[in-house]
Amino acid sequence: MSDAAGAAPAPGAIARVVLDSPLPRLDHLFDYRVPPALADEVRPGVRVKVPLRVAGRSADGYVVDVGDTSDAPGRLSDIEKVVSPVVVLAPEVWRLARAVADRSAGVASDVLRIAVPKRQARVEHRWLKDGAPEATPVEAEPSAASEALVTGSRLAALPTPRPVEVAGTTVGGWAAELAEAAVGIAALGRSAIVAVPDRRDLDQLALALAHGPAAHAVLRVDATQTPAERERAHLAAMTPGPHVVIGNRAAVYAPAADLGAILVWEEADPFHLEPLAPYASTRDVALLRQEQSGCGLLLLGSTRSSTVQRLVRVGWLADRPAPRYRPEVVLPPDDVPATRIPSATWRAVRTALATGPVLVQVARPGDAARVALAAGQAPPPIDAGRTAHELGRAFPGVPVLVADGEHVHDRIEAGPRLVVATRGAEPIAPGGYAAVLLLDGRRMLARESLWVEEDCLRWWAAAAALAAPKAPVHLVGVGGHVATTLATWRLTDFADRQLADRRALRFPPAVRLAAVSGPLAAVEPLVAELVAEGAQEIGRADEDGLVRVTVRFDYAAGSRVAAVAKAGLIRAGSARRPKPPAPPPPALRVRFDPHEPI
DNA sequence: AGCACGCCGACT
DNA sequence: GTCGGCGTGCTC
Repeated sequence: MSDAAGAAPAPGAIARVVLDSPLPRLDHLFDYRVPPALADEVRPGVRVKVPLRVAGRSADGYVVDVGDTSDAPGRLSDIEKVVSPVVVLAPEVWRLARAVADRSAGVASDVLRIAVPKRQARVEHRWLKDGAPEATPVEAEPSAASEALVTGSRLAALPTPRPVEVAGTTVGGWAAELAEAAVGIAALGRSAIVAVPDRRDLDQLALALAHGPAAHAVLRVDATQTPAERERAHLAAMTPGPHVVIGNRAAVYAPAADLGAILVWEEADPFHLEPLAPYASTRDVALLRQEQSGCGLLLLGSTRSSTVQRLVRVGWLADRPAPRYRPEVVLPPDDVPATRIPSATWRAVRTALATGPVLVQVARPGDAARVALAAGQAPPPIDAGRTAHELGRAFPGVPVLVADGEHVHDRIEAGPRLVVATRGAEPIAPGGYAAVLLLDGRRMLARESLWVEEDCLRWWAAAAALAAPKAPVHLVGVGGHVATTLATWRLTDFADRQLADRRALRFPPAVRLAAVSGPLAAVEPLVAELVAEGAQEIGRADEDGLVRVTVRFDYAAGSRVAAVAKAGLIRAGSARRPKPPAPPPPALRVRFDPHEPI
């Protein structure tokens, strides 16, 4: 059936389709005719197969809109088939993917690959047969915080930095707070998304929700699930809620029905950085989604990052007053060399070990093993770090538990022991640790990174939050303003100071960065165009023909800079290609907001 | 990815 | 004139 010029097409006869292709030049909507036989199943959100005539093949895609007319030049092809009538791409998620891609000169289908799980035919068949599960209301008294969130408040907040008891087990204060907020949002009939950095944090949050009134409403989405479980949760999220969707960074894209608020724990944690193009962090996606949907947003963190503080200072986020409670931090005395453990710290560890576990935070996995070895748990090491070695030797007979990437411990039993953990792997102790020893601060601060000071403060603060009330937290070998901040717990003052420094230097988060890399002949003209939009070149690296130029620009110029970069990438996509025997030239690439400059 | 088209040099 | 190589641009 052909639609001759002038003939009125049947209503809903044209479908707009986003193609599943990483090519920037295919990153727009394509119009296709809907054959009458497929008219019942073609709806926004379904997966389809469509012809791409030039290549003489078909492409996968999603219908994002259905209409009566097309502005496309030439005549339209027919949709080849509907892969499945199950709606998997919610309109809200499509809009979000588009915005996330646009912010960083990326391709929307790259975002969709993160946001929509792979199809599981068996799951979808079962879904069609069984229908959506029954929605059950959540019976609870919503807190004032939840009430504010569902009306669209945007908040930056610090949690109570100590472990709390929830249903007979111990979780971080942050997990209890996020669980309470999510329960309240669900009790108001709205869905909540809670995104946390890693699997351990997710388990803690799940535990905090498991015995509460929203336990039946929890949908977990994370990488440890099978593809079938992931798709089931994805489909369930779209049914009438309320749902509490919990997960890692991809959860921020969940198609949660009637979304009331997005809650993000520890937005500055590197696990929130997406390693796939266009590399959007949980925080940036959450900010875009909040803006599009008007839902609430809560960014809860052990510390205040300069990035979030900037949003507070420009008035985008409200700053919720910090809880009065703070850990008992002991700084090293000035007269003790930084390489030695002060005698007061020795005494504190000895005293604490009489009553409960002591957490020792170290920088690297090897250091944890060294403490254990020195404590006589195994033959002595050859190159034991000095302080670590000393520590282990000082408490012979005390059980030592190592917690690092290889030895994963979510929580430990009560009772005296030394728990030596690399930063980020610290187990929860029931009731909290009797003392916390932050051993490797100097080495952590020596790392070269734009974010070292913020990272160290966050790692220390997170470990300090595992201490029991009144338990001492000893920072070894570090002075200066980061140490002082830990002791005074003036976390927002620290963030203000960081931000002021970055404003003076014109570095992130005061400005945004983009890195353009590829052959000089492609990079040079694009950089010139970005500069014309107000960007400024701040660094250039050149390794045999491949250059990488870093530019900075103001947030206000962001959308223009990204649009120009995208146009450049489209042009470069059709640049000269040598015949197969010749090696392909390095492609032109633009990466927005690289975590580290240059 | 792979195909069409058009610009330009070389030949009848 | 016109054949054809190859670089460019397009794919609803």
